[in-house]
Amino acid sequence: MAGRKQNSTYTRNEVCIIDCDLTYAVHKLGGRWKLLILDKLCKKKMRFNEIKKEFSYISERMLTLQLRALEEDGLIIRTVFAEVPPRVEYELTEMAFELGPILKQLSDWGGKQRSSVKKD
Amino acid sequence: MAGRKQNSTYTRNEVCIIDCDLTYAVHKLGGRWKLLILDKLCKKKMRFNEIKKEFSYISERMLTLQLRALEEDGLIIRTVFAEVPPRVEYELTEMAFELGPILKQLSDWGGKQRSSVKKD
DNA sequence: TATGGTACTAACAAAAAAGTAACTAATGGC
DNA sequence: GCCATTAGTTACTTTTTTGTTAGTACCATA
Repeated sequence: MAGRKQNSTYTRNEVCIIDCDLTYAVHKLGGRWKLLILDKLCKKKMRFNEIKKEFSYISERMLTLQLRALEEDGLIIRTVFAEVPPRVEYELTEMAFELGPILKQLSDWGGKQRSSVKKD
Repeated sequence: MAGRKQNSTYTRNEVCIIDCDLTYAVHKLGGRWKLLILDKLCKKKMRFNEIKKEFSYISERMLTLQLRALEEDGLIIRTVFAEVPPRVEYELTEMAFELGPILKQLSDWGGKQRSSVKKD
């Protein structure tokens, strides 16, 4: 998400793992709050503080980091209005909207998996 | 993946994040090597060293950890044969196979996303 | 002049995940 | 007795990720 060492095994492994489209995709969605943010933005465009209020425990730093990463990956668009106090709006891109149905299936699977694990 | 502190914000946040079936699911698949392992096991059951050879840079420790986590989450089955030297086989569960088509879509999306980001 | 609101940033600390290296048990073959 | 083999384990270090706290700019309003 931010500056990485270039020659750690961690990074070398990542390079070859990210080669796979699937792990690449999961990596892009893997930040702690990213999917939750995408889920909120699915319904409407929102301002920074609006998003923040949705998640009681997220820190401003984390929210900023996740939003920046999503923006960099072309999943959200950030629009700054030249007002005081500042107003910044976030909304999903087409690419992010396409993810919707896939995530729905994954979510359903998650529910199923969760209950099947609980049973044993 | 192993013993967590109970009262860190990290853990408190996780509790509420995991409440969502989607983030729960991604969490289960989020280990560095998990999806790659599942992908290999999709084709055939494999022994520990066989899997290891598929990934030049994975350490035995990491492979063990990821396999154990997958087993615990009901995604793979581990069968130990009482032989010397030991033989252990890993194979997917039904639950894991159901994931196949979803991951395929996610992978396609990943490919698309990757090329769209590269362009800019 | 002081205060408040928005959307952050910087410096730092804590926690988790991933990686390294050395070691283990059991037994068959030399 | 010594070595090789398989599937690990253990203790430790490194790297990344997440969280904490305090502070910023801008102007409007009290």
